[in-house]
Amino acid sequence: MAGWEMDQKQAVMEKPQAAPRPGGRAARIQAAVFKAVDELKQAGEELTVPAIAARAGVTPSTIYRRWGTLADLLSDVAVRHLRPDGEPTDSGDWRADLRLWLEQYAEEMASEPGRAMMRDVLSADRAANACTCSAYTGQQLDVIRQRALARGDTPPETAVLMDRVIAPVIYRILFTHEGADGDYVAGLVEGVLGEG
Amino acid sequence: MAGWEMDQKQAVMEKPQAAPRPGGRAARIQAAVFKAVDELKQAGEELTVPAIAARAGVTPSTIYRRWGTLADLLSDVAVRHLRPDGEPTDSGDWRADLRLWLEQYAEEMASEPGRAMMRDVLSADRAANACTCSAYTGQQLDVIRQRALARGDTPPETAVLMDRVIAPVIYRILFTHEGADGDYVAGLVEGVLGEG
DNA sequence: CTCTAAAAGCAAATTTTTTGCTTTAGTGGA
DNA sequence: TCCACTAAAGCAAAAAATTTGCTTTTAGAG
Repeated sequence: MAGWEMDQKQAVMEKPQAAPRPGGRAARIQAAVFKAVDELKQAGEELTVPAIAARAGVTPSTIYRRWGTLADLLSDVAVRHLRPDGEPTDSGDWRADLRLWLEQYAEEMASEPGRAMMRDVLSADRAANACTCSAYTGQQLDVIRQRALARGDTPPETAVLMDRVIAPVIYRILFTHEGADGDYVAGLVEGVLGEG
Repeated sequence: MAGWEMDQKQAVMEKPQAAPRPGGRAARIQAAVFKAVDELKQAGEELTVPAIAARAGVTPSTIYRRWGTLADLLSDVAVRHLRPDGEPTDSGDWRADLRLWLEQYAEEMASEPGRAMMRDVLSADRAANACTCSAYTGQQLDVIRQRALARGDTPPETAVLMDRVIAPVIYRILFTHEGADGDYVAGLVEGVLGEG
């Protein structure tokens, strides 16, 4: 069965928008713009380049020159939020950890903000951001998997988890009006854990 | 295991952009605009509302008033093309039919036009179009399934096919740089056909 | 400390989008 | 068939957005 190559070095660690001189002005402006986007979203304001620029204390042309389009900017903002903030919890029982992590993942992605972020990531011309997202996911699953392996256990391949759980969950969220509720996810998880 | 509700009457048959008075002016204009989009895409021209309007011999405000945004228009155009043009071939061997149909489906969706159409469908605010897409897919699978059932055979549930084949294929196409090649699809198909 | 290259600011030009009002086309009733 | 009536299209002006040429600032290298 075909699988996934995670290609961590390449896809995972690259910054959404390569920051040439980190720590300098470029980074400050990027941060200001990203923050502006978040704040405007939060406030429910219209998300336009001029509005974002004003909020960030920056000239619109700066944004246009750096990101090209609003879609690309929003895509970069989305991946930032999609980046996992820590490792999955380690209870000693990898099956429990896996179930828990997947439940939380599904819930987050199915939420309105989650859906919006996915749409933002996919709407950009640049495919790299979408790849980064799935790499993040694979990375997290790998952490749980490695723990299991370290204990001599045989968890399912990451590729299998992507195909059998992640993909169906995301597909449902993106393409149907039924969410990916707890029962659905649990069913998928049992499907893979049942075999090996 | 949780499944899919196809909900055919609701999701499948609804027009992408409800045409109030079919056959009238509204329909003609819609057709002209859709054709204009296709032609401009074909010609590799910039896809802007004014350009589309000009090509369609229509005023831009007509498009803005009817579709709101370019994304919504492109979304409608995309679903139109995603609508299946016929039933899956019937060779008498439903497994072969299924394999063939899935291969073709994967290939079409993985192609650059296919990817673009999916992005267009998903980029619109309106979630209905994405639902329509997956409903189309479920419908086609159901056709193959019904034939098998009619012969007293026991094909996998449509829901299972969606979860185990369609979802992984689409996820891969949308979120990774590896395509969904023939081997990958074949592997997925064997996965479901192997069990029942 | 100066020099350089990259990126930001600014402002004008261009293009796209919105909007108020007028005109036209299709529908239903006399 | 003719006459209203309604929904949608056309038109044009206004508003908003994006692009672009040029100037200024900034961080980093020598």
